Amino acid sequence: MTQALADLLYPHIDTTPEDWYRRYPPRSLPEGAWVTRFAPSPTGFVHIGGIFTSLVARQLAHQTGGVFILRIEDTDKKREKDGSVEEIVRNLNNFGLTPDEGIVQVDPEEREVGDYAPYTQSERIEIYESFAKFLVARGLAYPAFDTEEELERLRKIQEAQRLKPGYYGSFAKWRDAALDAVKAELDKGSRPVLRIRAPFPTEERLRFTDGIKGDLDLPVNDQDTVLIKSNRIPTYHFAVVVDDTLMRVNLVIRGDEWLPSAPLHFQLYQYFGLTPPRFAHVAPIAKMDGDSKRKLSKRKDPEANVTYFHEQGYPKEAVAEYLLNLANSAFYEWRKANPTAPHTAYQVRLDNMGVSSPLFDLVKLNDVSKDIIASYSAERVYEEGMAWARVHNPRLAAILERDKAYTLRVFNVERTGDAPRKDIVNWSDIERACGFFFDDLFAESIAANGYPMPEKVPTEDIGRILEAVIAFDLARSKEDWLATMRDLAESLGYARDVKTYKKNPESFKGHFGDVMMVVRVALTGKTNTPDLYEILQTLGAERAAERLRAAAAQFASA
RNA sequence: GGCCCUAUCGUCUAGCGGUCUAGGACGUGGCCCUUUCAAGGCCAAAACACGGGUUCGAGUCCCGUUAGGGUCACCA
Repeated sequence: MTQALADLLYPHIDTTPEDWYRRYPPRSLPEGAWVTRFAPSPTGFVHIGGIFTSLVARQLAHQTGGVFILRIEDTDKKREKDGSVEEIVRNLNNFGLTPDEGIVQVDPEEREVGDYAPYTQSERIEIYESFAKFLVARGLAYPAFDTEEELERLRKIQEAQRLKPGYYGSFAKWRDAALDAVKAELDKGSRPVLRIRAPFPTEERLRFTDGIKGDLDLPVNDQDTVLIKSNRIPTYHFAVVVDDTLMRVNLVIRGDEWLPSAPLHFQLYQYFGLTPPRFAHVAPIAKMDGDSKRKLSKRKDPEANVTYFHEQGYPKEAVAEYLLNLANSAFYEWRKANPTAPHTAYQVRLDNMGVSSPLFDLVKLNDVSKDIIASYSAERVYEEGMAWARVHNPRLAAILERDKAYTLRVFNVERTGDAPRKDIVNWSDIERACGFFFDDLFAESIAANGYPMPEKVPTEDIGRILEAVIAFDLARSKEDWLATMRDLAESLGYARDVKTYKKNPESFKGHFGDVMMVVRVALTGKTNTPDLYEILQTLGAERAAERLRAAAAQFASA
């Protein structure tokens, strides 16, 4: 009877799961190797959570000698967007998460790699139907012809009677339909969905240990969930079990929104007589929305989309290290102990991952990013900064490119030595941090904001201070310059140093720092900048003098 | 509403019955250093949701309350 139904539904299928198990044999990998995957659907948007789970999944695979796969779950044709797959691949590559297997490249020539192909679900229909036929033949799945309206009506009834919604037990109209009834519908041209035959009622529990959440105790699935839609495309639940099995994935790392459907997945493994893989359900990254916490939303939160980080110009290491920090707080300790090791050398531990949603913290990301950029050479800052600026700030790119040697000198200011300056947050921050070195940007800033001179320094002092700097020969040493400036400060009635000033604040107009601030503002238009002597050297005598004169003129006339 | 998960400084967390007068990081404040801004050093404020148990002893185990979160589609 059930075999007849199977043949009726899938007359064209003559393969069995066994055939596919042979076609996709177990992998020969070292003991304890994890085979993991990222399996997004191509909806035109890569969520930061996807990068987070991929990072963990890839790291875990690599540190055990396993494989990280990218599989495309395009089972919802309605939501699919053109170019999404390329977008996913590109983003993965951008964050250094290139898969070992599956869809690995945008280039169509070398797009797909691996012996477990195809890696796109819409190309695997025959496989799913073999597995479907297997279930039908054993009475573990059945066709159902309910229309959308009928299902809607069912929902209403259940709601009114305060019953659990769904297709189950006596509500499952097609559960035990006669073969003739199925045939009749088929002859009418109706296309059925395939539903799993779940036990109902059942008090049974499913117990398993999640890699992150620990011991779990869930009710066994009693819903006759749709396995294959009427358009012959499987639902996620069915496809994921079949694919993970055939691709020999042994560690499923996914968002914890899947936890409630895990019992259905376990049920499928059981129906196929398979040992389920290990699961690890990751809590989603959240943010505060008013008083409540919620998952980062693609509609409301720009930072939910990974392209945001790219557009802002965060180096990929910065995002990766921030996420690694979120995954394992011990990463910080490791980083301190191994300041120069690549983050990929860190051994991620699943059982150290948090079980509840962490809040996304941009301030912390910025801190991580500043550290990372501070560790780069001027050349690297130039290259990566230029790569970003060419796309996102062409005007800045043109300015930086105009005199590469000069730009490199700019990026090298306070970059050498034990404590490199940490002032660039990301590539889009270059303009704010270093813009004043470039005449166009400097002129703009002065035009817009003027000179934010310290108020305690009178105008007549400003002229004298600036003249002294113009007169100073830049070939002389930093010590000479500081000594000269100190003498000047003193002669104008300012304390030689902060200490002297603090001892006797009333007897000075201010201290050396205030005098230097005048120079800083004249030279840069800003109150916070790197070392002044280095700035003078970088700008060069001519350009520096020009700026100092312009400022002096401004305050002389005032 | 049913089911499930979670609950330590503002944030990320360490903690797996005594070593917790609860540790670290980011952030915040102060001091030192300093030509400025960073960095760095030192210091400070800052948390075990609540109520019951169990125990000689509970942040750690159990129960409840409360509060968050997730999920209940022919979407993933």
